[in-house]
Amino acid sequence: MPKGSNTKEQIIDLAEHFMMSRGYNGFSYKDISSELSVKNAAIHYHFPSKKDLGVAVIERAQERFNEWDVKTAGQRLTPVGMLNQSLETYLGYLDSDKYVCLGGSLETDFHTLPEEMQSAVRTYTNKILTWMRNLLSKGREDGQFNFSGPSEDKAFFIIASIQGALQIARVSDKDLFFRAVDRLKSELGI
Amino acid sequence: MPKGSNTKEQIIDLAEHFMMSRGYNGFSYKDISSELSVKNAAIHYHFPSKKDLGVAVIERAQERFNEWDVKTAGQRLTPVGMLNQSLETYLGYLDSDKYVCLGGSLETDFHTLPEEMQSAVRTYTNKILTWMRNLLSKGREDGQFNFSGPSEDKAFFIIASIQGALQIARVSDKDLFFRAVDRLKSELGI
DNA sequence: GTCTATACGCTGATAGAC
DNA sequence: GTCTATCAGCGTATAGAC
Repeated sequence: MPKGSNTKEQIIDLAEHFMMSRGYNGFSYKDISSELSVKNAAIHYHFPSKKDLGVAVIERAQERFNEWDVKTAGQRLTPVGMLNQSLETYLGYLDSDKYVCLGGSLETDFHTLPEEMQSAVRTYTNKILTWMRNLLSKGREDGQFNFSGPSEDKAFFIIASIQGALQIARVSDKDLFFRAVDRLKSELGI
Repeated sequence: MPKGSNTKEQIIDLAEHFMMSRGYNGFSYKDISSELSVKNAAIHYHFPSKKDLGVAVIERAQERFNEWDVKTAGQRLTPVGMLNQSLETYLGYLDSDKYVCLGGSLETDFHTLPEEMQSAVRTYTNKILTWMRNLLSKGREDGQFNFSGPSEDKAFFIIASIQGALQIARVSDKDLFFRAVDRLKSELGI
């Protein structure tokens, strides 16, 4: 559970934490306010409705992803290095609180989400898929990755595997997740 | 949305429908009772607490899976035929109501579930993983499947892919899911 | 088995004082 | 910005009549 500096940021931190741990319908304003030792109404001051909070979480995750993208791009890593970096993120989810990825959580809750959140989830997921597609495409051109078919398809398949693996890891051996990541790499020829 | 004969069965049908569509925390007794044109209390007669209903859904899904297993085993299909049969089930989820698989839905909600449901989810998921592992193992012995490493690992990876793919399909092109299934097969050498 | 009636805590949300 | 106070509605759940 990370800690932002100001209250507003802390609220988003906690909301994100709960969404990756329990899902959007699995937490309330009270869960957040009690954790911050403030009252219900204080949260509503920053985010009038829960939908606003939900959208803020998704949009901040997207910004963070963009920043991460810029940062790693500046490190001039190889495609393999970039892939490993991205996989590290997911590996970290297993520690502390058995998070599932934000996209997976929200897609599962999708039919219960307000329209604005649905739209944000679509954009967010699309961004990640596109990033992975570009990485795979470049890596294959460079001769580092080996796979058949469109990069778009392989990207979808990889993200889907990780997403599902994180979820199943909650009810089975954690080590199976690590081995799934290894398999994912070996099926890319690395 | 399927229809059982008696009320109790219809309740389980609807609960399963809602769980695969909206998640365990995304529906209420009222959703079910109004759909059946009965009152709230009628549902409580059959399932005193929501937890009881949740467990019933999981256990029935497990029984259905067992029956399906026995039935297909009796058809003397090849491992490839068996795999295709199982994939058909997931392909069907995309129609009508964009279901995600029951396991994936419940694993995402996992940390909000009562202990008895958590236990049922573990057993259910394990059953499916074991089934797939045995199929892969046999298929490889028969020379029909081609993959490296333990069958257990590959089974986990395959189930995870499908599970994640069903979820992402909710916010992206449905056709990507079909192509993911094709890829899954081609990476098994079929 | 299903109904009416009811309990009651929690939920998201607002108004207005400080 | 945060508080107190308050709200209506919904959630799960129970008691007892039919």
